[in-house]
Amino acid sequence: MTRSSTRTTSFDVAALAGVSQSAVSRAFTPGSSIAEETRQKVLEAARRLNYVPNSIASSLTTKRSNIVALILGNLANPFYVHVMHAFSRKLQEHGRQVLIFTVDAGAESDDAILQVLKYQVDGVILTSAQLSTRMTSMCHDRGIPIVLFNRYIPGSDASGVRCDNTAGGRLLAEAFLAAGAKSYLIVTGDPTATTSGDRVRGFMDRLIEGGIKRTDITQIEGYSSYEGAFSATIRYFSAPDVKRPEAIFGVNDIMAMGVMDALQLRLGIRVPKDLMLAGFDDIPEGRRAPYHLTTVRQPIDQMVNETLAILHLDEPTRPIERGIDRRIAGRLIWRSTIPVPQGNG
Amino acid sequence: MTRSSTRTTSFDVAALAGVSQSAVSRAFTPGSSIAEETRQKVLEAARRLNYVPNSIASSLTTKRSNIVALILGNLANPFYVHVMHAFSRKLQEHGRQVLIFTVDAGAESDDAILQVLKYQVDGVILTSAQLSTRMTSMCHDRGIPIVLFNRYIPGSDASGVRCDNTAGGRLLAEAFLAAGAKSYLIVTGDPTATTSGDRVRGFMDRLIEGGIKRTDITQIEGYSSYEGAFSATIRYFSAPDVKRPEAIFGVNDIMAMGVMDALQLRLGIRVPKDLMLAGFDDIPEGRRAPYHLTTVRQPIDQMVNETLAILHLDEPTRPIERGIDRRIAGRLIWRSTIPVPQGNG
DNA sequence: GTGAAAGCGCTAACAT
DNA sequence: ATGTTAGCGCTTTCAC
Repeated sequence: MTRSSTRTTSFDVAALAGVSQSAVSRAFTPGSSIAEETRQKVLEAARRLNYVPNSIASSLTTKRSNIVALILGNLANPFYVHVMHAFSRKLQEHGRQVLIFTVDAGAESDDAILQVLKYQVDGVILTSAQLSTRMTSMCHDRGIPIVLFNRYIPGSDASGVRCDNTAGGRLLAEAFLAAGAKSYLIVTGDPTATTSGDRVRGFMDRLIEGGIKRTDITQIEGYSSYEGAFSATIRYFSAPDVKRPEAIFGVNDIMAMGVMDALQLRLGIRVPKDLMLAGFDDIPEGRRAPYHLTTVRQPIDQMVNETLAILHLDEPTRPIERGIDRRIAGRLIWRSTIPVPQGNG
Repeated sequence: MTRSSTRTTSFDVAALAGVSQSAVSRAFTPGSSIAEETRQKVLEAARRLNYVPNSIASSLTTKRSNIVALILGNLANPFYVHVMHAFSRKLQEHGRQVLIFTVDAGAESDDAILQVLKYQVDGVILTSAQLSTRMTSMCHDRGIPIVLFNRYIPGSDASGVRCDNTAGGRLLAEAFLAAGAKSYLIVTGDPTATTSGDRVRGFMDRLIEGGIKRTDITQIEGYSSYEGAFSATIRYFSAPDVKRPEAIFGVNDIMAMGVMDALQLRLGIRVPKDLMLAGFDDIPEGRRAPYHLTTVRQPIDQMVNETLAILHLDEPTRPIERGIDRRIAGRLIWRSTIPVPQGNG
């Protein structure tokens, strides 16, 4: 059989069922006015012909593709794998298809957006990738809502949902302060990401408020990955005259994991005995035995729900919500990498 | 602006450029016969109107959507995240869109296939998920090629690409044998997956050939995940009268990682000093400092290329290749979890 | 409740 | 090389 075997259409089904083609269409459209009896006749005929409605054709008339685009940067961070999975699950539950685009960390997602426009998707979700404001308006002009996940673009009218990264950074600073740390190292992520910057800012502000001197806080770049943080840590501690910090903040869990392994396995520094450590995200990987990371939990499910809510997939005629910046609080999770101060659970 | 703002079509562009609508279509179709001058006029007009061709409409006529469906099971295994990434990258390079479906481990992917059929995808790739033969033929009947990645269905005419899991299992058995291990524990994965079964079979066959007694080989189930293998290991070693094996085969790296952490962190058993260990896949996570797993590398890129080759995305008229079973050899990677026998690299 | 007919935005002959 | 025309498979008025 060649591939160009002619597909069976609603006309074929109509013929077999002895009804009009519109009846077939109605039989497959929930809530359309059709007698249950005819519906059954049609369904039976469809079943016998292995008929499946052509969504492409229906999208053309309805102007709704039922497809949502998910643009992903940095899959090297498991957090975004979990995010992807959460979106995929939820969207599938609602009968939506997910079109995936992976863009290299730091790269523009404009190409992806262009593709997305061609496919008339019903919405686009963008995680950890860059976006030009021109693309935002191209989407909006066409009535395609776009929401940024854990990212925001100041001055853009794209809506977004994010963890309150600044507040999360403060939470961690407080934990360290309570544990008595006096000098700090921060391993930062992608410098183009607001996520990393916000966490660092909140963290430092709170530290300074807590009486820590600016000169007792150092930053190095960990490139948002395990490997990046691992080697950055070794490099840092191998310098001839470093003074060893008392605490390290890995701006996300995967980097904190890299830091921890470098410390314990390569540098002979024990966590938290010799040095305290914290991450951010609360990925399942960080909960595992070797790490048991103290961290801030990003409430993925809630963030995913909020994102979907802003998309208003069910109310396509509703005007696009612009400029929303939904900040959701993270929660401090005490585990083993910061000694719990007395009186704390 | 409401969402129903009427989209700009090729007619609008044609009007502005002062040409016919077909000219616009041609301007956007590489290789079609159109004067460079008119092409430029059209492109300019399109640019001014922010026009983007509607792929949905073109799919309707061409019967090619340029979409490939990727059905993913078990994202808890990082191996499949890397696989997804590899497919996504390669498909994007070739201007194809990727429609993702995630199905729960062990669940049928029939629902996903049904969706796929609606969207007239150009091909479907199925990794670590179940597939009924009925769905295979539904795809084939419609001219949609489907290829199984690291999975095969005996007696089905679906084509597939997989690592030679049996041979890989043998490789690992040989490594253990060379290192002198006499008793074995196998931590298996999803029992419905041929992948796990094949590896175990090759492993055991070679062991028996090597003179190991059947009674010196035990199997426990690790559920294809870190957590599953971690707790299975603890459970096994905590039984009142276990005899401790000399070697453990984690049927994939993520399980081997779970086994290793359980051993060293919970049970006080050192690897490879007290006990040898091996995994399978060679995921980047297993190369990290805490693990440095001896394993068999699955050549992802090669497997991805073969898979795409079988799909023949560029030659839609070509008959679907059925029943292909491409087995690609894995390579043994010596690292730290099996002591390297004398004379070996 | 049902059928006829007019599109949706594009591509692909077919003319010119 | 360019324009005209007829669909692709469906949804959606509009009559009945």
